[in-house]
Amino acid sequence: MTNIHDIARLSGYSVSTVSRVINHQKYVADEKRAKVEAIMRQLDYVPNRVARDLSNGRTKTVGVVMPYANHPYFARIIDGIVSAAFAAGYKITLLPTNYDMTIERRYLDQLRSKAYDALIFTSRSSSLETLERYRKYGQIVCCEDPGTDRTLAAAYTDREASYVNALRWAQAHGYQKMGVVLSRNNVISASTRVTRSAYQQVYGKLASRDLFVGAVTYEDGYRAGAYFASLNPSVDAIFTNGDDIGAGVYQYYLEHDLTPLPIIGQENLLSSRLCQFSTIDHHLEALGRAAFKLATGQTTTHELIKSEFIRR
Amino acid sequence: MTNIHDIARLSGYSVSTVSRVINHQKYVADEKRAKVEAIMRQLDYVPNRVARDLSNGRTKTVGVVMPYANHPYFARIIDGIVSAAFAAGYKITLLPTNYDMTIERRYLDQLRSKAYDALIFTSRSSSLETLERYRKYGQIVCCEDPGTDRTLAAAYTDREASYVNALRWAQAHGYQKMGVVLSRNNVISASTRVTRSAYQQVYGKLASRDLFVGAVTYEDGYRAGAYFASLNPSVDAIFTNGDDIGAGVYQYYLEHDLTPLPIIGQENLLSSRLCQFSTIDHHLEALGRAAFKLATGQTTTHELIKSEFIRR
DNA sequence: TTAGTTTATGAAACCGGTCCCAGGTCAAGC
DNA sequence: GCTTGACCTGGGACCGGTTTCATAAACTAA
Repeated sequence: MTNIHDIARLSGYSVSTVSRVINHQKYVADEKRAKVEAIMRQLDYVPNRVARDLSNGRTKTVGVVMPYANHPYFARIIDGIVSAAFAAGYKITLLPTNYDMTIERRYLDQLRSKAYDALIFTSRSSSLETLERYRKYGQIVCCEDPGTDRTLAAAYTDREASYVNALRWAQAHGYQKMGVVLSRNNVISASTRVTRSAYQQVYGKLASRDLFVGAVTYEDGYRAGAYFASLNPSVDAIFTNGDDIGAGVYQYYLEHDLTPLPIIGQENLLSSRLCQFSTIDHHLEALGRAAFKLATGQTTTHELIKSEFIRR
Repeated sequence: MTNIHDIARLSGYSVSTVSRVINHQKYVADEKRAKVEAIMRQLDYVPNRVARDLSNGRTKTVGVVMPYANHPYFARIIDGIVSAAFAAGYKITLLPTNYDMTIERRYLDQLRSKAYDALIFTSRSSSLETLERYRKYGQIVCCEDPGTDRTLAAAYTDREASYVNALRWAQAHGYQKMGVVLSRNNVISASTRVTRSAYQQVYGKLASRDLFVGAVTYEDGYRAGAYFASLNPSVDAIFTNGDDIGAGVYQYYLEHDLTPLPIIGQENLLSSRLCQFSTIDHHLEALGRAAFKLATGQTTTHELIKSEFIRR
């Protein structure tokens, strides 16, 4: 493989001069520039990316930490990140964790080893303290509100406000007993915390019988539907943590000849449109773009994305 | 930032010895190994990834070329690739093209610059000849059948057979006039070519009035539905290039109080389940995993993934 | 005419690792 | 006693670039 020294030798000029030509710097005589460029073309030469990254001390690569890639929630954020990265000439590396803290730690160590300039956590299992401890090795962005006493960069939606807004809307429409579906009943999960808090504000304390935990997929939603259908007295509407899950609830009622309850979903996916229920669109692409800008220091340390309640 | 030389100096041993400790090689005295490890821990040292990659001449990174990330077709393939890559200790970089050949070329040049060990084309705009020309700079995998005279590595599904199978099934069920929805009427698009060929085998020549071109999203499918509903005499079933598009067709008929036609979709997404139409599952995760294995030379040069017809 | 600036160039240090090779010790086998 | 091979160690070339610095010519302004 031909390298910069070959070009230098064959052109008769120094490595420095060749480097200047490569990087389009000034202070190179026109004739020399032309000759060097000719030889590079002739030898089919392309500068080695890794060597440049080593010398520059940065890779123009941002790692994106997520549990898995095939979930619409993460896919949409990733899409936003990727398009912003493309526009900025950055590369995006996907870092799946399957919610395993050990694996998250591995990626933090890769940040330490300069494999990435920054990390974006679209979800996390590690504590915010842990993330902050790695902050000195590169920018770290999380996709949730880290609270006021935290120093991490963050891009997040106005989840709590949007939940309260949607729940108040339901309440105003006469739905007094709201069931809730959550993914994980985990303190670290921002979504869980925020849902509980919003519910509290509108309906008061969330009774555990009105709560179904462990829903990530459509099938989980279907099981949630079975659960709520079995309740007596029943809830009269259901707040879910995702449209596909809401569609599962809906479908259970439909297939068992029950009148489907009003559902509030999230993410404005096709499923909520097909099943005709309301949803909260968190504008995840915008969230991803904002997160990327934070990662590369193009923005300040916090970015709030407005979400949108879509009534159906 | 502390480097291997600092560790060598502080431990009193040579860089070679430290390197051996880092890489868990033998031929290091136990006491020295222990001391070096202690010092590395004490100084919070992690070897620089980029320097290692440069020295090793490979990055353990595979680039995945795709038009965009937020489409279920690509998202599923990517998911398969990412999980296989994770298992093999490789990193995946996403390379969006928006179907732009110029941008594809840029990624091929990044392969040339050793930024990636291999490239996977989940879709392409460049010709196979172009890809083959870059083959000498690293492994290149495409996700379609390249034909017998091509040398490219490829992972693909038995598209044509599965299409023929699905169409025959429809024919046997009495549907004699099949409408078709395609994304792009482009010679380079394998899916277009194969759909036409399968149609030909079962129904004979595809009349242009029975074809709707330009469908990628649900909305496009909705427009396709409007088109087919306006036809007189009408088609009696519709073959679509994706479940979400099929759902659009279905929804158009539903919203206009027409009896929805039988639809054949693709990818076995939630939408085909919700709308209750048949679909061809191409097992895209498996396709992605196979593509990754080809990219890292764990498999031979071709891999055929069996698809599955799901009758509803 | 002289001092100061801009332009042009190459040598060499540097980024932070890997690894080949030469040199040395030590115990087993003949 | 001598050869052989396994074990251990460090020097230094190498991967392929960027960048600082010293040097010098050409040009500008006073």
